[in-house]
Amino acid sequence: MNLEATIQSVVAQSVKTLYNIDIETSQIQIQKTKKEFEGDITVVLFPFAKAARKSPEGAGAEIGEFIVANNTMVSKFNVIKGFLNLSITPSYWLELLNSINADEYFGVKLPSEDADTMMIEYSSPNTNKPLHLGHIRNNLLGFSIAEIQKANGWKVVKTNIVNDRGIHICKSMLAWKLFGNGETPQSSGMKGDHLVGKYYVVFDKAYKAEIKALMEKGMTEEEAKKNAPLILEAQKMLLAWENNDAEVRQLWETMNAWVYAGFDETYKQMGVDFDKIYYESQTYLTGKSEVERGVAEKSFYQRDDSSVWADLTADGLDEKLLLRADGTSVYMTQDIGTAKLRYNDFDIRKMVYVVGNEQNYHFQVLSILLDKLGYAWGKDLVHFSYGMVELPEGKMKSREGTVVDADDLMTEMINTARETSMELGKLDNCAPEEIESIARMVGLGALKYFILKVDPRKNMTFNPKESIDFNGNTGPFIQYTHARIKSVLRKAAEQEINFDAGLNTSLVISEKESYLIQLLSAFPAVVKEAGTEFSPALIANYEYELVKEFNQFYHDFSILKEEDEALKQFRLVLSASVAKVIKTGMQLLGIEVPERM
RNA sequence: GGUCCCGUAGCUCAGCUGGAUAGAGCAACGCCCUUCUAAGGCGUGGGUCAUGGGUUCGAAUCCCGUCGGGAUCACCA
Repeated sequence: MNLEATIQSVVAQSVKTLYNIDIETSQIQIQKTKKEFEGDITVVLFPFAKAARKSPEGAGAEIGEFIVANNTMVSKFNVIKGFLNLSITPSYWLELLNSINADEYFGVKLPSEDADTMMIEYSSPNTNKPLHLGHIRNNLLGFSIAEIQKANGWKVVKTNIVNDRGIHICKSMLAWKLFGNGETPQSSGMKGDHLVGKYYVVFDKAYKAEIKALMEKGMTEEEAKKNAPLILEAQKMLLAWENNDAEVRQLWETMNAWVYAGFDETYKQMGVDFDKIYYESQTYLTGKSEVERGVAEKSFYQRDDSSVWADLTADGLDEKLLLRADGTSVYMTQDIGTAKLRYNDFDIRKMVYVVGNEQNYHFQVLSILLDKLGYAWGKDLVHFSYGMVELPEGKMKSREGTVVDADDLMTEMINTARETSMELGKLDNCAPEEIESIARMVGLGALKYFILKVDPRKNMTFNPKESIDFNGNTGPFIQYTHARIKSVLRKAAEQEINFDAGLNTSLVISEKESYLIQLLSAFPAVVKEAGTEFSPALIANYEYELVKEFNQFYHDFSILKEEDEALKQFRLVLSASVAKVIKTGMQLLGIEVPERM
């Protein structure tokens, strides 16, 4: 039982004995005592002072006295306004620290065979262009959520649905065919995804020029968009693809292979991975047949032009297209097929889609459609919706060239980390490989932490300059603290100080120290809450608070020069425990922590 | 127009299952490297928590209205 629950039940019993009132233990409000008051933990008295027909101060004094007299873990108390501040005995804190120190997997549940399976879909790229800043937020959130759910005892399957077919790919293919002169990643030296992306832009430019020309001839913009030769050609290509045209399929496979090689590099650099990848080219047919089943069962209906629709007006939504008049499938059709395959492949208890908030409506509809098709799990799907990433100048717009490329950004972060280390002379005695590895951990740590510390629901502003700042509430600050603790522990080992035996619980410790232990002991609860809330930000902000607190402590004490052996041991154990929690927490965010930096 | 999300310091963000004087970082200014890593610590200034009501002993937090910003309501994915 953790400290909070223990105090709750102690207070409930006191109130029962003193006033003969029954209170739900969960109704007793407990909080950490604010720094400006004496004590460790605070009970809010208002709720039951009234029931006891006492003033909050009077009830607080009586309860405080009773607890101190009857419970050995509380040494003293004070009452200020309606708050009862309790001081916990050092021996309790020391026992707590001993147990944290002894638990190698503190805060994390180990996987068990009979755990339920949660599938988490994230990334979900289109194969017509490279990954950008928006994908980075997606990938980092998806990976971190997977780690957090594992730590909460779920069996997690990370999955990616690659959008490898559709009109967007055909645009790149067509442009390459018309203007590419046989260019390949090998011949151009470009990363495959960047090369294909280049032709997507080429298409867009040429298409725009055609639209402009047609409008000058008197067409409306809408007509021009529909009748430009390039778009007609691309649509023809999509149809040819669906009809298994050998040449189109061949080109499609070649260009997608380039893109996958490029994506693999990006994912590897980012440190994310997947257990199972689905391709829409392999799932859309299932989607089609599911939609046809829906028509047969009268869940959906077919119009005169033979397009298929779902009528969702009963659910307060509009009508939704599921198959075009030419029989080709749309985004929604594919997601239906993918969902079916996934549930066939895995025993999924919970399905989570990490997809941007611009698709809130899509997932609302998907949930209803799956339900209409008779899938019990349709209603329960979770759309983990996150906000857009904006730049200080505004939104990213590919047309205006303000898209931040994922590969470029990661390289820049790593370079900056390396330069900063060099300037500070931090890594003067390190081998080149070690410098590289640390620069990578720190640069990517800065990027990941910068993005994950923000509440996912909110749109966030990404300032490239600020993200590279390594001061303040940043990943490197946390990594740095870890590295310094490790340095102290290395030196302790050199001096052959053994501090693993467990602590003498009669030590006297300061309030700052007991506060640190209290923070540490809160870690499992934070992990649990991050799991139910799907919130990496919760972990990130906890880590910062812990590290900030520890840094003040670190500044005040010279651990290895402490003469009192017992105190030295205690501070080493405390430091080691902080380092362990830092590391575990950062792992849940997908951030590596270096041993030195 | 309908639906959903957001609005906290000059900037970027915490805090939101209601609790004590609303917190960090950046930016500005002033201190601290003969002291285990200064990517650090300490200090000063900076706020009508968009706004108006309501509920409550108590509201940044819950409810309603208003204003401002964003998303979506596609035979794009």
